[in-house]
Amino acid sequence: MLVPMVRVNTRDEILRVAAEQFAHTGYKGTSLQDIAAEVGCSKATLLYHFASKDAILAELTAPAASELAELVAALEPLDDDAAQAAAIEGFVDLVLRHRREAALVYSGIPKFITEPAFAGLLPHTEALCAAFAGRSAAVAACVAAEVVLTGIVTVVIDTDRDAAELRAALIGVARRALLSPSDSPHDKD
Amino acid sequence: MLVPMVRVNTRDEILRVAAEQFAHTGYKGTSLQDIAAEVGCSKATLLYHFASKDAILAELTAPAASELAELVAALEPLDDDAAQAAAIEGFVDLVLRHRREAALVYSGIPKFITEPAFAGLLPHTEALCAAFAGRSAAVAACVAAEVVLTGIVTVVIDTDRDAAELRAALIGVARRALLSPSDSPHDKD
DNA sequence: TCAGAGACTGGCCGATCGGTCAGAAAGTGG
DNA sequence: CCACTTTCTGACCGATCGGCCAGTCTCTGA
Repeated sequence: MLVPMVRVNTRDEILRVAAEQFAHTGYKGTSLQDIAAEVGCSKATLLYHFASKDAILAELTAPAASELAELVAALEPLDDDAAQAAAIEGFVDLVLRHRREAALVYSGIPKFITEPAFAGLLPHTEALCAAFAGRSAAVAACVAAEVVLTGIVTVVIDTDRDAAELRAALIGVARRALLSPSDSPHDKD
Repeated sequence: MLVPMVRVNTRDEILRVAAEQFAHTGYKGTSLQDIAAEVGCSKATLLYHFASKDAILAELTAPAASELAELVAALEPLDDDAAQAAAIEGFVDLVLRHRREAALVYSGIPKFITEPAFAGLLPHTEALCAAFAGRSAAVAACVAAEVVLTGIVTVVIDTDRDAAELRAALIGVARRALLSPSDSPHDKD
């Protein structure tokens, strides 16, 4: 046989394990030692394949980041309503494709998103948030957009629900949440 | 003067600074050194006032945790609709009272909530989530509840919006998001 | 056969982590 | 004045962190 059978590709395996560990224990909470142990190699091997721990994170989040950039670009020419609808479906699908990586970016730590690995990502999330808000600057619309955006990302990470079912539920809640506040239900009190 | 003027209460100051740092950089991302430097005392002083770093976290989150327990208890006797309404308002107010601490609990790391400092907190968040979902076990309802719960907590942490305005916006988006999926808007595609 | 390349590792580095401890400094009551 | 408590600190601890490096494998092509 031409390919070693015990491990097809150490580099990919490192990425896979790192994605799991980062998502579960956090970036700072995961050590290279932890990843190496799970992969079944030495810590030095990690740093042979990757320049640094940060480099692992960067490569891990790169695909999701570029897909986000594409989504935002595709949204731009659309009118407000169409952009909102496309943003909801596009983002839900994107997040479901990259559950762990997406959750990593929004790990609840404001500082985190400003790290070098995520440089240039912030404008895209802001554009997406604006699309969610129907490009309104109203506080209610912006807050709703932020709740939906962060809520979706946080939820998908450790749920074991079926993807199709999850997708439908996420799109549903996003549509409802992002309805114009004037269409809001029983606005008593 | 009877009280030293440069610092009223070192212990309280430590808690205040720790709350800021934890919320901004994360629990694991904040060292005792960092906190001590900001407070203006030595690291040993932190550990004179608190048994450990975990103890700081525990004391920091204790008030919010007990208030959550009270809220959940108050919800229990209510019928489904009333419980949902009360849960929304009660939780939004609770989170606004404890912005940084609440965000700390939901720091995006699944592992985190299982830490000793938060022992016994999980059942309460689950009960609250159930109330959000109108005590329905349907996937759509549960997912919506989770999105709202985590979204709210994540949003409040680093926004500088006015509390009253934020409160109205959060309650609004929560009500909309938690509408029964059957009342959902334009369910095309 | 052997030189070279790629994959990998043990051992080590300085830095920093949370935490301990003996003791200094500053008040307080007798 | 002294004994005592409270508050605080510098020095230090073992462990672990991310990262580095010399060297060891295995495979491959000339």
